[in-house]
Amino acid sequence: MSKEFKRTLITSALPYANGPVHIGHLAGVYVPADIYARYLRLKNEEVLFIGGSDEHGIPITIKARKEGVTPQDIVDRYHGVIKRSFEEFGITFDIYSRTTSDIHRETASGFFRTLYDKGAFTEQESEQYYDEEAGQYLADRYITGGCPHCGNEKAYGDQCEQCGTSLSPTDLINPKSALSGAVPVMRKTKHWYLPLDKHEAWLRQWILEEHKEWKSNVYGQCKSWLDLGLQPRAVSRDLDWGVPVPVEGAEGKVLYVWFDAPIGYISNTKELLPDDWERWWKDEETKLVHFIGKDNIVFHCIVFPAMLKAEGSFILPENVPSNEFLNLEGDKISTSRNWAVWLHEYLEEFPGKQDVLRYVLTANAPETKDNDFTWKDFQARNNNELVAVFGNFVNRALVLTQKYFDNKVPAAGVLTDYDRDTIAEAEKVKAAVEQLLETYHFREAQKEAMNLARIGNKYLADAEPWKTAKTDMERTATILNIALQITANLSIVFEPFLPFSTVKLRTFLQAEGLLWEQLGSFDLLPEGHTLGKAELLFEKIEDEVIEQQVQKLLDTKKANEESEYRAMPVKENIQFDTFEKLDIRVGTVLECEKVHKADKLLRFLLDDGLQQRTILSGIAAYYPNPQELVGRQVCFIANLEPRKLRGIFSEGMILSAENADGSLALVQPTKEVLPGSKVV
RNA sequence: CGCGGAGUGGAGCAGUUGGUAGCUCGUUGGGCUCAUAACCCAAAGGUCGUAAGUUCGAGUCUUGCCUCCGCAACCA
Repeated sequence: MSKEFKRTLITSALPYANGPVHIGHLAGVYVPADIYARYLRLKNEEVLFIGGSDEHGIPITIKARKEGVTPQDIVDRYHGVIKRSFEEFGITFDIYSRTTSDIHRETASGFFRTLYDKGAFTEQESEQYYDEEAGQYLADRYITGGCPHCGNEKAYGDQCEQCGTSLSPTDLINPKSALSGAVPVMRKTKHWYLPLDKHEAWLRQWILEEHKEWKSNVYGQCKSWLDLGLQPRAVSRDLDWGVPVPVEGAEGKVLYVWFDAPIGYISNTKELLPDDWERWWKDEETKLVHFIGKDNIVFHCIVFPAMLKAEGSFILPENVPSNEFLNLEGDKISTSRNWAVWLHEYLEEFPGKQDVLRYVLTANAPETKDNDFTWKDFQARNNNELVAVFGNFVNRALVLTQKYFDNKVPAAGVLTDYDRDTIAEAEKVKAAVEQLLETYHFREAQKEAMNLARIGNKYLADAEPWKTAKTDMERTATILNIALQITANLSIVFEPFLPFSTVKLRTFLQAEGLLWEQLGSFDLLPEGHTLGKAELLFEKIEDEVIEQQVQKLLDTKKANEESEYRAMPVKENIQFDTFEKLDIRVGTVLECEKVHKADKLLRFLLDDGLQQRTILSGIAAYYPNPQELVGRQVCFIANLEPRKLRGIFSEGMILSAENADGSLALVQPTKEVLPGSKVV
């Protein structure tokens, strides 16, 4: 556990190149990984930080098909956007490459071949749907058909998006190929499997016994998998987009992306250091750390290590710090729903404010559970913490120095006990931040760094140099010397977290080349040293800016929903007498309440002109105060066979209109009519 | 009863091996005026989701239940 390492290899999950990067990716993976990398570099340790785009896999082919372009077009576009935005945001990858590079294809292919030759795979034949018109096997997502549960006609082979149940393609009623519309046929196909079950014993020992220090979410997830028993996993797929399986008789088959992608870490290292990469991957003195999000835990803790072990010459990760997810304004971040703050847009709309986002994402990082990003919190943390505590302290120290000492660092004279106490407090920060960073507690580490600015503010408030300046310039000089040394310390301790601001701060101080080891020193700025021109380190963010962002979010969401919305195609014509069979009526709501223990259901009691009837309707989410519906009139189907839901008989169906976002609105007559009136 | 994570003052979070519940923001009162109405001090505010158990003692261990999130189904 407390092995001595000579160098650290940091990898961060490869973002999938079917969309730009958003704040969830940043908070979960890239910001903490970058903090860690910067910290180690600042300590002059040997470190490599690897990133890259994951560019293979079915979702990319689906997106390409949808847009009528090639998969290569898609990945070129997003790889470019992602790479640029990372650079501008200050994520300091030593290399940011991609899994469509030649070197990756060779590496992944070679890796597969090595395992194949060692007999590390098993082969299995299985039956899969095949589209004879398109001439290819169909991924689950490419098959549509009827959902056996809710009757939705457009369920996918992996999931019905209407009722949410998970499906297997063979569950679908009347399956159709999404490519050609043809009826797919079952055809045999052969695939290679990584027999994880054979690796279970050593994985169990390695994780459960030797890595008890892993975060609880990571450890727990792994334990769960191991306890359930590992299954062989297919490492190939029938697809034309990816790294071809390098084996005879494997035409039309590519490496499954989960096999392909982590090898990207290796190939990108190779690309960067063609002659020296093995030192980073095959030497026991290298500390390998994977930064990932929680959805990737099993791949990085179980599957990839199994691959590395099977290959034989690679080291295993020392830790896999994984974060939970970040939500946005109370809702899950979603690329397809456009519910996200996109990095490339943030950079445009908040120029020069990279550090604000870095700070907020770290302060609110989902380290132990899912957290929520809100623009209001973003503003508050900027204004109350970065501006008021950090920026303000720096400004106070610099302005006072300008005012009393002509912008030159004054000499420290005799120290009082209080001075010594303050210095001692400040010195403690280094060890505290180090301890936290080395155990991947980035949120706490940043808070501890901020504590140094708080120490500074308190020191100024207590020492009151503006008062001593009236009577005792020597004392004033000492106070400001200490205050300035604290600002110099701040420029070190915040460098991993706020790289842009610390550069700025050092130009204010005219101090370059400070190292982590100097943190805690009080002779960073020599006496008589002339300071640079002081500006504001952080600026307040006004309410309007925040409101704009919130509005933008709401607008894009709405626009997205509306553009996505297509009125359903009209169903087949029916005869008038078929319509006549339906008995639609108007009823007046007598009672309306939520059904106990059912999220979606409301129980209505209607006056239907003849008697009272109970109808259940799944619209609870859209009518949070069901009481308000009492007295309103609704339309309902009166002669629908009663059906028991949640133990209650529902005698009919209340009519609602479904909006683009899936929300439901009750249909009611525009004028009040007598209960029981027919709808014709 | 598929599995994992989480549920701590108004909000967001810490709480390492069980020993009087902390931090940031917000609120209220006071102080200061060098500073981006920023800073400093103080106070109020929590039966640590719930029920039971182990223990001299539990937020921390055990069990049941409730709620939220995720995984299995490649969105970090």
